[in-house]
Amino acid sequence: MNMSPLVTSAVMHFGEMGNRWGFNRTVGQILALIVLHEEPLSAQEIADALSISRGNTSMGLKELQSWQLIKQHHVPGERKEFFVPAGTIWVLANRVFEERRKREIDPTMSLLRDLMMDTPSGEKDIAVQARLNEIHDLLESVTAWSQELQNLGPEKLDTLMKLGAGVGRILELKDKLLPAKSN
Amino acid sequence: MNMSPLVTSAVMHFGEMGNRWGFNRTVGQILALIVLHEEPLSAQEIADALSISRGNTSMGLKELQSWQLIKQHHVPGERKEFFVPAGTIWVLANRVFEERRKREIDPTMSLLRDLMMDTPSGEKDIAVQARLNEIHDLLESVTAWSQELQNLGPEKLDTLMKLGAGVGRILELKDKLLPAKSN
DNA sequence: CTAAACTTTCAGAAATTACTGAAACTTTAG
DNA sequence: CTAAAGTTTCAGTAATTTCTGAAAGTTTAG
Repeated sequence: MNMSPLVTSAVMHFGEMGNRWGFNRTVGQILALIVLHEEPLSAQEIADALSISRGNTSMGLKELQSWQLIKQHHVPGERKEFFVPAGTIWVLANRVFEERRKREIDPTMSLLRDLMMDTPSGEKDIAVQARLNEIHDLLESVTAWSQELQNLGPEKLDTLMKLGAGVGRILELKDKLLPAKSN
Repeated sequence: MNMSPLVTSAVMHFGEMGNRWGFNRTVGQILALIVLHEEPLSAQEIADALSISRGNTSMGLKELQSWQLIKQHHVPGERKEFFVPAGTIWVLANRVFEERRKREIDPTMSLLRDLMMDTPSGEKDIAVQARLNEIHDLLESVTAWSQELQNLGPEKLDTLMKLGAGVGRILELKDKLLPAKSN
């Protein structure tokens, strides 16, 4: 399995970006390869194409499965396992978002809640707790919003996008049009 | 400058989360300390409070300034520099978002654009380019959206939030109410 | 200009994270 | 059951990232 120059460029880039996206180089490369290669790939083919050890490949595949970005694909006559993307690009992007939220936001929200319950040990701590509360609320808003967008799906997101700077306007409009609605 | 247990917990946590958020432990700790401590802090005070070397502190402060998360604050009679947050929590959150976009999305968008211009070296590359295009468009949507939200400001974001699952509905409503509007 | 107060830089050390490859494990065909 | 085909684990090594502290640099008071 030799990669075309096009695929090689993309795979290398996703590898370099890997750590910024929450996984390591190898994992990024494997993901790119599986997504761009339409045929299902075996672990051995992946290891060969990327010139990485079989063990590392196994680790990478395991991690990608834990992120639910790839899934196994059983080919009838074959003994070995093959791998394919777990869904459309949109689905994959959502999974990455969600997984990162779990790792980057949720633990902090949880801690902030705990700290806000603690008895402040002095004057200053009251101000500190107010700040912590502010951070908590902001994270909560952002989280809720990203989930909202995920539920919309790609087409509606696109429509909404085309509103451009009009979102604020729609918002005002809504206040006038639906004054009685509670949600 | 000794930190209360409350502040210590928060600072330690932000340190641990640091690498997930795009900077290292020390940088995370320094940021938390500056944000939670209402009085301006000197580099030496920060180094002492966190028990880190003066050099490391200097690096960290430099990086936080490059992210525009803190700014220098000159105290009249004093010779040394003090540091304070560069704005409200909302402003800081936006800066982090934007900086991460620059590091995590922009380079990929740029590469994808380039690869889509390349002459495909075979049948399969045409399909690959279609995929790359799909990824590009998705990233573009998400980027544009996050910028949109940043422009809204925290209060409107909150109002929008309260719509909850109603955003989709408003969208439909808008189609009926503003059919002639082009944007 | 000089000295004191303070900051930054950077080479090397320490800590962390990723990768290899051999051994252990699992599954299935016969 | 056994052997073959395949996968996973993990101890040790390699690569990368972060931190320290001493030396070099900068600024200002006098």
